[in-house]
Amino acid sequence: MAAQQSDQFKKVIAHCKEYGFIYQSSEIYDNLSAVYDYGPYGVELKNNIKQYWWKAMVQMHDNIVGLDAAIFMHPKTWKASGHVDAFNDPLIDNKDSQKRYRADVLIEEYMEKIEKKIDKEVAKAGKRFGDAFDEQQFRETNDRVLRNQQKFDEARDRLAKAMTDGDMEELKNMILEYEIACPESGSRNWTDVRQFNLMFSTQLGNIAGEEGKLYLRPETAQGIFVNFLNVQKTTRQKLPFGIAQIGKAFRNEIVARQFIFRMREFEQMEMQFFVAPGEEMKWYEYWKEARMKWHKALGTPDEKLRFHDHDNLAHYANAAVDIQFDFPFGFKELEGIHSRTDFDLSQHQELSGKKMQYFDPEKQESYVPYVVETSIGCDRMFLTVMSQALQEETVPDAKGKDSTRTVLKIHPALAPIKCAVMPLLKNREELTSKATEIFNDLRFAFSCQYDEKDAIGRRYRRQDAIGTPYCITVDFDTLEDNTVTIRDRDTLEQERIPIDQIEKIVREKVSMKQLLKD
RNA sequence: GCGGAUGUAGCUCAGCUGGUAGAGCGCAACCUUGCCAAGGUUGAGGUCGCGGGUUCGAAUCUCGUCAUCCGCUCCA
Repeated sequence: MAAQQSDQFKKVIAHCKEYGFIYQSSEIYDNLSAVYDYGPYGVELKNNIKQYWWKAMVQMHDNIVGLDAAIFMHPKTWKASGHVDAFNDPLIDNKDSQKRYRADVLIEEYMEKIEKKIDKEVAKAGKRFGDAFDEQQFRETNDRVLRNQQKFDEARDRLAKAMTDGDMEELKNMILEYEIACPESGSRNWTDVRQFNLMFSTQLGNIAGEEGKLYLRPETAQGIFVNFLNVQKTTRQKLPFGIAQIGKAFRNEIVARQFIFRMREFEQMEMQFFVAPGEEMKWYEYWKEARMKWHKALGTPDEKLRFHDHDNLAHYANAAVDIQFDFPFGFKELEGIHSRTDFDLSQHQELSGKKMQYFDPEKQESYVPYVVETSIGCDRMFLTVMSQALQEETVPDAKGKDSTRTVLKIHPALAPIKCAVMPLLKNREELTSKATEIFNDLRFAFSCQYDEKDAIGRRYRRQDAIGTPYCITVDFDTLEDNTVTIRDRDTLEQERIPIDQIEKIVREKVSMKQLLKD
């Protein structure tokens, strides 16, 4: 991370706080770790981001519909989705290197080593015996191979049992018995194995116990999957079709940092697209392109965005790609596009005993659809917008000298405040009353602000700092000919326009239409 | 969670070896001001992150705790 980029990140965080975009949660109680509140301008910007997504995904597609599922779901949901198992990481620390590892991964690596030993032995024997070599027979009879194979099998069985039983002590014992050393320090000075469950739990009813245990959803997708048939039937959708949802999700991250990039409570904007088996890769490619286009429409330069293929796929996916953004701390995942196969629906079908199938009228058969998912972090999108928007410029001041201008160059369609109305001077009643009149009319159309305090230049700069794209100024000419000046945030240029044209002109400039048109 | 650094006004910080808090900017009111962070006057704001301990006395020393930042791990 370059020092300059790090500076930019600090500036973004400070700006968010100072101008009412984002505050840390529970600040008066010394904050709650990795939880943030959106302030007055933050909530406007976030709502606009959500609206842009919803418009693009739901309202502009005939075959995508919306959903708002509850945060609480039946506990079996998370068994089916694999989160109960996959989100339980047994972790162990090496006291000397102070590195943290997943205990099960350490044991798996140990097993791999044994496997390699066996393969080496077999390869060696193969060379020795030449064409007459019978690998099967060698593996079944060679002493050294058999001994290693036995070790391997034992480790595999013990690991499997310990993982299903959640037996942390056994994992620790295995690491000690197998004399597994820290890859970094070579030391065998380990802490105990501790379980970290990434799901938050609470209980249903007021009696604590396993039966009533509920989880706060770690992803919004499952609310869509369990409602798949409800939505399909009530909206008479045919494959392919999608269900979109914006909502909160919760993960008890071990380390949650980097401002709103990784939070314990966060908001996802997800769309699950249901397709016929065999067509998933076609749609996977389609959504890859469509989602990238959505990002670029905001004016994000090409070099700030890239695709990044997943090296190891999650338990539910057969293809997965990230859209990464060049955050001030480097390229990081902003959105994921996953081909989730029929994993989720099949799992739910199995655990619930209810059919999760679609009857295809053309093929005259029923099947479990495949799913292609697009999933974007709303808060990360917010950070994306903020971190490119915040700029410092050198512009001439009233005396023609250089001064620094802090400006948020947010796309007008996303800007929290679309337009500010201000009288040139505040001690002239004829100016303030005219400006107030214009403001009171415009506020019906957009989020507007009225400001008469301080010098006009300062007021412009204040609007720059919160990203307001247009400022309307009422001056003495206004009283003569009913025109005002409209100032552009980015070019600083002013244009004279008639009062009755303000709404039309601003509306056009802040519309999402330009973002969504081809 | 582990290791390191940090925590004083809304913000950025000063406060030396312990003697009970300041600056700049910002904010509020009034005056002034004919277009890009102008000027003047007045004013509000801090039990120095929180809780113990040492001391006649702690923002300053010590322990604990909470939080933030930087590394390790994970992910939207």
